[in-house]
Amino acid sequence: MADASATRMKILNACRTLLESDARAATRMSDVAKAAGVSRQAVYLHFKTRAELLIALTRHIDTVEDVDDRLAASRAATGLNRLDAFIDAWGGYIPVIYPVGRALMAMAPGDDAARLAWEDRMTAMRQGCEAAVRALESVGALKGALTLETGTDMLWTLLSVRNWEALVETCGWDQSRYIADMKALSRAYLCKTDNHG
Amino acid sequence: MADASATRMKILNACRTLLESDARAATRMSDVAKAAGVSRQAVYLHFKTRAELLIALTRHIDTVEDVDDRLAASRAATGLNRLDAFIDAWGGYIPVIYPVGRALMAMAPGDDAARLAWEDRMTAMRQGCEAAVRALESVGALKGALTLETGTDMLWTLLSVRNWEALVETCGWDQSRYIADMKALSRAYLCKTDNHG
DNA sequence: CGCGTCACTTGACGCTGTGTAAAGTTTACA
DNA sequence: TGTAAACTTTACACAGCGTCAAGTGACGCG
Repeated sequence: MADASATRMKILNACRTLLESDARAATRMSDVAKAAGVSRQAVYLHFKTRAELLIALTRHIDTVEDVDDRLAASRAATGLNRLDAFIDAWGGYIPVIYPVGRALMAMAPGDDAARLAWEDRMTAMRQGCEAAVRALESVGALKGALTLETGTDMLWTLLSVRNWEALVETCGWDQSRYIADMKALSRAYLCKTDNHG
Repeated sequence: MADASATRMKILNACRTLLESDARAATRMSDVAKAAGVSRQAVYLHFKTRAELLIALTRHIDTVEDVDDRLAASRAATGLNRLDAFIDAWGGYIPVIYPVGRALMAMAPGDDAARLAWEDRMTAMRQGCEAAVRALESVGALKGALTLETGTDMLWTLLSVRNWEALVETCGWDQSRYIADMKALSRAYLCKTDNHG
């Protein structure tokens, strides 16, 4: 899989830096090339399309930032704790992938590759939601009116990147506030009221 | 303000129809022209830019669909009822503006006019959220840990078009289920627990 | 009746950004 | 010395937005 040639890394890092700094700028292929100190064609030599570059960047970030380690803790937890652990893990990871995610989401409506890649990630995230809801169910903490599926649908929606964006980026919430309130909100929706913390 | 010439109306209606049918298509200016049975230039004669066309379309829909009437009921309600009434009104309006909203949101990252227009609408919607939270506060039903602002932030986030999109479009929820669960969710987050039911 | 005006059409063009193609340069290595 | 891989340079095709200028047709008005 994806090799680690020096140029490739320069491009990925430059792209990441651009996406993280110029939050509201476009980040064109030529910008990436310039920032990486490389010709525009060199970028196309390593990544066939802009979508492919962004997708490769998400994977690169996953590796560098150890997504797997972050999610390991949540997989170990059970019952009510699993929900909190998952929100800590995923909610804490959102700010890390947000800059690329934003770019990917922006091009998703017009680019199938970008859309599919982002959908894949969101589907993977949904697994975590489902596991958390299942953990509630298994200790009898899931609200009677909810099925595994509807509970997962809502948790998945609540923990979307767009909601993080709305609260943290737009409304200016602290990350810690976001995490705490998402835990409370999810629990209020998913759990039987007699199981409140 | 916006006149009502026959051609202008043909264009607006054609644009609306396209956005509502070809959910996943691009809807270019030339498509709109073709659908309206008019030359591409005629479209530019009435709307300087694509963003302006979409913005005019939102206003046109507002008029045709009587947003004001829809929101009147919610403004009359007080206390806990105001929250439900607002969710009924706004939540019921989302499916109506969604097709245009989607197009506007898609172009927002790269087009200031589109972004500002959409932000304006969302700010207006926020007023409704704030009024609902204030109504709770005024009858002492607002959870102790919440301020008017943070409560509004969260309600505004929960009722975002993107959340409706996630639940109804992506997960396939019934509109009525969406409304019911949003009421429950908002209440669970905003209201003191002894005020349930 | 003829004239002008307004709404619209026609066809061409410029711009930006993506992606492609082809030929040239550098470096490394045999 | 030769050659292969990585990169550069220049040029081009294409989509979609937006602009421009000249042309057409219908309508009202003197």
